[in-house]
Amino acid sequence: MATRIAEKGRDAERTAADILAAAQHVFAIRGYADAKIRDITAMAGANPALVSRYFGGKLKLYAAALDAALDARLITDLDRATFGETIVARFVEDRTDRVQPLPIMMSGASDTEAREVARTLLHDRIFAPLSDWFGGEAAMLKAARFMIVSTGFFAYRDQLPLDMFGGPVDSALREWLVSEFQAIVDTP
Amino acid sequence: MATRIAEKGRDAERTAADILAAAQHVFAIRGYADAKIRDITAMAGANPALVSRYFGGKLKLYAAALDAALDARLITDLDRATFGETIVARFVEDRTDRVQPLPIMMSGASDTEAREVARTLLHDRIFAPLSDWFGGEAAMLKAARFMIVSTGFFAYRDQLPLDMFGGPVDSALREWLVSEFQAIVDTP
DNA sequence: CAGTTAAGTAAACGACGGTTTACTTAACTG
DNA sequence: CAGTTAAGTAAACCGTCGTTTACTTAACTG
Repeated sequence: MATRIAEKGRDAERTAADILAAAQHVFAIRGYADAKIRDITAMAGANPALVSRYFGGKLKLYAAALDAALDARLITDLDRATFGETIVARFVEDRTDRVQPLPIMMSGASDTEAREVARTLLHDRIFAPLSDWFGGEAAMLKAARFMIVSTGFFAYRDQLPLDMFGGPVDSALREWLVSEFQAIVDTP
Repeated sequence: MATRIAEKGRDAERTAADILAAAQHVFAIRGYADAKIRDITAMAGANPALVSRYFGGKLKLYAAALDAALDARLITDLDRATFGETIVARFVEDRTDRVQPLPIMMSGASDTEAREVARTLLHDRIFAPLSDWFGGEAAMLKAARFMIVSTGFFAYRDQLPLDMFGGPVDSALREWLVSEFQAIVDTP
């Protein structure tokens, strides 16, 4: 959760990073509109005014949070033989503080301006590169399949939690997800 | 769109129905938080104050809109042999004014109170009955699979539109959806 | 240590939007 | 047609929340 460990001296860079990390969490589970600046900064142990100072406002903070979640790792280190397993491991067993980009994207749907930010980044940073990586005739369809399944999964894990998604993901569900993602790359 | 056809006399029932229909559309595509009472009533050709009078406020209007979208037709008329085709036909070729319940549900994720309303109705009116209908050992998993794919599809069709989802759904995507839903019932 | 600068804060501001209120008007009733 | 009631409206109200401002305080510099 990137909670402040010890009392820190005055460090703008560190404070901005704390705010960004808190923003990722709050945006991801509460939605853009319901994510209050005061909540985010409280979680980061910072002052609300600093959002405007360091990021230029809520919308820019959202864009920064999304951008940071979209690190370059998405496509690299992907192997076609173990695609499904790799993806699912990243989705459900990532024990780092990393916040998944897709829930943050969906969260932007609750605001007209944030939606445009999300749409653009979604296309440029996930859909297009993924489509390129799949390649071939059905590349776009494969990318769409990936997005549909991933987004549906996160929707019920993070946003509208259903009982069976809580805690450690049910093993049968996990198995299905693996085969589902693997089937995408295995499709001719 | 349930647009007012002709000038109507004063008819509270009709006005309430118009507001409800407009609410379904606006909630579905804009999200609960971004759906303004003034927008909804403008679309219905009604006065904003009537939402409080007829429905008891925005949250209650949301609950009513969701409830109305969840008609009883969900499970009835489903045949295991043609499950996939039937579902997809309902999702993408429904030319009635009917608004799909799932986008309205997802829309509730952008507000703390609306989320609870959505979660409860989602479970009681879709997940549980569907799980019952599937039956057997893996009933819950099957219901989860159905929800994941449906929700992902609507997310990109209605909320964060990607290029390939716009207009008439791409035929390859449609075909995949059919096989995906059919595979759920065909799984032992 | 005095002086300067950057970091951080508290409080106020202002817009937005759901709701309430006081009022107007259409429809019905006898 | 007079009188009553329900439907509808315009405007004001008020809480919330992002943002701005004026201020305080910590850290560094010579």
